[in-house]
Amino acid sequence: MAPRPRIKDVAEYAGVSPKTVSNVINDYEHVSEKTRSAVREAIEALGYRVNIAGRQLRKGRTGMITLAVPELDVAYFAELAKHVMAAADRRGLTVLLHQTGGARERELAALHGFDAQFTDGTILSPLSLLPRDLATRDTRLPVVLLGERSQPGSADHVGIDNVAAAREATEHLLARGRRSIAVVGGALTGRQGTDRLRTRGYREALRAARVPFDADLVVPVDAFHWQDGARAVGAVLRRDARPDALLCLNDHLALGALRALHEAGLAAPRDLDVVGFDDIEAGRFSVPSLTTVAPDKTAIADSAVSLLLDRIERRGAEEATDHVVEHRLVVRESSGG
Amino acid sequence: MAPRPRIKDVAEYAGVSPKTVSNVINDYEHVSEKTRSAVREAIEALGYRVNIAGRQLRKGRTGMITLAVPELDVAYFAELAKHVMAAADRRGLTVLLHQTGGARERELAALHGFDAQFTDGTILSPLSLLPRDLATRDTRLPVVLLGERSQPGSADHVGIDNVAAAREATEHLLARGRRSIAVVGGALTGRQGTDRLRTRGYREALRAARVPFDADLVVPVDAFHWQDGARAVGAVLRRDARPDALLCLNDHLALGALRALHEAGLAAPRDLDVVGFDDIEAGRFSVPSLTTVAPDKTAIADSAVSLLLDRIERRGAEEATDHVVEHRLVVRESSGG
DNA sequence: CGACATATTTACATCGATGTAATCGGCGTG
DNA sequence: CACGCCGATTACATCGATGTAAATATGTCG
Repeated sequence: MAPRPRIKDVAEYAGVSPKTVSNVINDYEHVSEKTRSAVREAIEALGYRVNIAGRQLRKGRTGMITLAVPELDVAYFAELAKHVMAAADRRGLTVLLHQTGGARERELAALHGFDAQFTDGTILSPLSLLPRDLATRDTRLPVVLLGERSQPGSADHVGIDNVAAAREATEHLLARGRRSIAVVGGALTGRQGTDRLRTRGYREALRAARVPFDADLVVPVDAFHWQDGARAVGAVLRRDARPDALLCLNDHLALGALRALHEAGLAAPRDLDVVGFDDIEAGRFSVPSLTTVAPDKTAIADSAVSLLLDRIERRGAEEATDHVVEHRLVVRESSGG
Repeated sequence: MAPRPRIKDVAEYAGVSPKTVSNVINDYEHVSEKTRSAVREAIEALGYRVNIAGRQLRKGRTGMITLAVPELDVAYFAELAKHVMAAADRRGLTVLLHQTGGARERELAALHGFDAQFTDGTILSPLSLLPRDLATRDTRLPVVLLGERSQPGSADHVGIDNVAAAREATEHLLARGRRSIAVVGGALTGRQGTDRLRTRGYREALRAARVPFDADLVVPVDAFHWQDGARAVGAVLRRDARPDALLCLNDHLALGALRALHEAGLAAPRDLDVVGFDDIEAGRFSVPSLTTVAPDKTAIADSAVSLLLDRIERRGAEEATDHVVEHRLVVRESSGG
């Protein structure tokens, strides 16, 4: 099989120097129309295509960024990935998508490993990363974190105000007269993750409404999948007092909960209210449709890509910034909408 | 800011030649334990990481493959991507994920563009590609197609037997006494895509059961999303004769249809049956849960990666192969399961 | 028509890593 | 003790493209 032609082959075919071919490829202005078309023809005739490795080696940039998320089959991340790719595209960047499975080791690899050295920067949505992992990271590699609030100053960060979001969702339920609200996926201790921030917002809303907090209503889950939501409902229903609302910390949990409620002969919003987070498409079409906290995904993606590009271009070690993106509560059938 | 160290810097630090460092990095066997650890220390001390561009330039391979799918927020593709990444991982490959939006231009770019020349090969799930695009493609770039049956011989291909799958799904509905089965997303003319193959299987089942075919029951859709399924049901219900089953050509359509039926006061399987394709997770938790044709996604991903790797390694222009992967009908509530 | 400015093209070095082949050094053997 | 052998190490060229700076062509003006 014929090897792929190199710039030299094109040069010989067109009767010019390799550098002239390079100039044509890169739209250098001082190339006569005649040579330009001759080179173009040669490229066409030989089926030449730039070898990116050679180019990168010389130019020092790949024009690619890494997006590392826990799991693509979690709809929120798939939708987010779509937006990030679109945002990157607008800026002429290509996205290398990576799944970490939420494992610390793989998140570290996203920060330092193969991809990180290969692409110009990384957008990471961490689950298990520890503060010290960020503190000791190689700051020559530009990074933007999504979702959880990072240690201040360790890296740029983009996310919604999770405490406020959970507070608003809880207020909505309280306003509907709900008083016994379970937090599915909630956490009181452990890492300062999204779950803890949202649980805090929930408690703030309770306190403001003078509704006593009941730790039994915080229902932990293994993961944030449909099945975990279903399982959690099973656990909740076995208790003697049934809650009158479920604040599920993401839509998958909420949808799994809806399914389990249905199996138990209960329905939202008749018997209790259900609210989720993320506004994934499935929640718009579920029966009942799902009330949810909708983060502005477009804005998240846009900010993340901009911040990253800034880091890449001014390699300087500026202060890390913290970008807070809008969110809004979308009230649908599952809580009376 | 200090530039990233090169292999030369490590060599100087360790007091050996650059090539020796390279040998350590690549686990060359004839390196004394002493030098090996000295080099390792130097690498550690300087925070050295291999520059992939340099390596690829020299080795001619990136160890990366491209996976190009229409849209990540279509759950089937997200789930498939997850499996492909896992399969690639097992073989030491990294996946560059690309969204084409189903646009021909971007699918072509996946075959020939930036990624294609950059990675070692491409797995493409085409929607709009024309036969001639494949016929004229640069066969030096290894490609595996997913989903639709390609022109024989043009490229390796992996997929389920769509005709048989649709036939079985239809037989299932017929066996339940359904006689007026609408095909949501079906197509009688146009490209030889998945939709046409599945419609053909549907017709074969009807014919075998001596149920007359009614072209009005083939309901076209703009795209294969939730909303299109909902819209299609709206159109179907405006007719005078209501069908007694919906064969939806993917799960998103089916779930959108379930939602629209609910809004119309109808329910599956009481008033009519609903069946989908793809077995996405949402269908296991919907109300009612969704009967669907489940392709073996693990097998699809595995075959695709193997075939591609074969192509990459034996660059020869062997015959293109056609891999048919298992599928099975999963009967759930929406058709009486 | 010559001097000089401007436009076009080219030679050469270089990015970082690694394959090839040559060199070096230590050890066993006759 | 010289020789041969083999494992360890190194010098050098090379992968493909492009930046730099110099060379060459073209054109303008007095």
